Amino acid sequence: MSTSGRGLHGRVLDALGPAITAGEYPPGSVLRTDELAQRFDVSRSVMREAVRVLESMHLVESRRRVGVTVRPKAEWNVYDPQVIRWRLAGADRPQQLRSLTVLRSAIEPVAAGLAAKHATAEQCAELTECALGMVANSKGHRLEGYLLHDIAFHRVILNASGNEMFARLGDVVAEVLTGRTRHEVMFEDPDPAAVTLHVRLAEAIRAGDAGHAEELTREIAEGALQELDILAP
Amino acid sequence: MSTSGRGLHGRVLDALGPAITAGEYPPGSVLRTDELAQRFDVSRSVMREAVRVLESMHLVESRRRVGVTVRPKAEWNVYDPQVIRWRLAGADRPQQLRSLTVLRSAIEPVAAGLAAKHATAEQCAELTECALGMVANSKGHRLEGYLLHDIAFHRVILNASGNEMFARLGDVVAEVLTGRTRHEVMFEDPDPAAVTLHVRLAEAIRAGDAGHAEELTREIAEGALQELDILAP
DNA sequence: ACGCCAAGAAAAAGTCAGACTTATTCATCA
DNA sequence: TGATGAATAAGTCTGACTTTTTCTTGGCGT
Repeated sequence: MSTSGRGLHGRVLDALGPAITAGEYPPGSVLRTDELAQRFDVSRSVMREAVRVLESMHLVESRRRVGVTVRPKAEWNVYDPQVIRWRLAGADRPQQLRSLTVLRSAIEPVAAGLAAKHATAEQCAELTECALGMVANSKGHRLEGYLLHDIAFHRVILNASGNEMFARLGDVVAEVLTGRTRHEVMFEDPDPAAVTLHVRLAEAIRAGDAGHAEELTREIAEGALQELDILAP
Repeated sequence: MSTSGRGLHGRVLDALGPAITAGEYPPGSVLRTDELAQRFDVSRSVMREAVRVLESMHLVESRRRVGVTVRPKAEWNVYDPQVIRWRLAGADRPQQLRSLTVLRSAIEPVAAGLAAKHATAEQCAELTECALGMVANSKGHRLEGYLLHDIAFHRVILNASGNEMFARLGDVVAEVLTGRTRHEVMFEDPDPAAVTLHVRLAEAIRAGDAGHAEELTREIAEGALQELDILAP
């Protein structure tokens, strides 16, 4: 699933990226390309390419005669899927999960409202199918199947919104949902109320009722937020 | 203002990035590193670094024995500030402006609601100051001063929301507002109703009234969306 | 003795050129 | 049809050189 398994520079990134985002090198830390190249046992060319990528993510800044300095967290490109993945895998996973869920609570209701207006017949069918899949997997510890349909459900809505910025959040939502199921405490079956809301949401979108779709999505988001408060108050 | 004026690879990016995002090389196009290096008169090392950055933005994909292929627009990292800047400067500027405004309409109301709860006294003061600045520059074609205060106003709210993902949208909002003032038809003074809404919003946040702040921001966003519909229906 | 500015030295990134490796695709032939 | 091999373009490494920025040092005036 990791994008950057390819090539030597990818492996360096897979080591350096998580280390930086985890705060292993605090902001202001200075790294030197040559030293890093030695440490990771790669040539300077490869290391330079890796540094360039980190620089494009605003994780570091490279300056002559100084070295590669780690930038403060506030300047990172936190919407970069790679950065999100690194942070979700590291120390500030809780904070990342929280801020992403708040982001979802802002985006998804609006996206659902737009989807109600723009969704094609095919998308509506897919949506209903996903909702049914969620229902079918909602009992008896079938978390894996439930998760897959949940992800697909939200992805279809984001795509159907017709807004490219919303659509690109599909992967982020997938990461959040996966993380919640796999790493957090999630031994019990999903909340029946949430399942019902998804079914009704699919119906509202099919009916073209934007206001209702928006409201239902707000309730779903509210549930996700409360879930977070329960886990880490 | 452009981030990547630094270094040779930055200049290559400033040429290649806009070209790709503008659709000059349609998705599926194949470029070769060597050829590009010749065209831009740089060494392969430099060109490789540039390609790596484009790859990390998911604008292109580099494969052995094939070359550097342009990825479909749906896969681009459209939240990357650099990509946003390139697209705003290029051909699909209208679409980009539209989707960003819709994004704002989703994010900012929620951010304002959170800001009402979390804003510090200092942030409230700054907010009021910005609102006053907008009022002071709302008459007599003082667009430049109005714009600056408008940008600062929204940035303070996003920061005060306490959500890092929201905070990072400050630059995006700045780009949108700047773009609207400078490039679109904006000869007249700003809408008096919008100015009033900003003043009331600052007051609502200072009073800690989350619901009111959210509602007022929705009205502001609604105005921005209608403005777009008027310009390009 | 103290502070200040200019000239030079040092350090690390930036750039380049060339040789070599490796994976992938395509064409050929059994 | 399926295996073999040739072609190709990215990937990697090395070493030398350039450029920019920072630190040091020394000279000067007050």
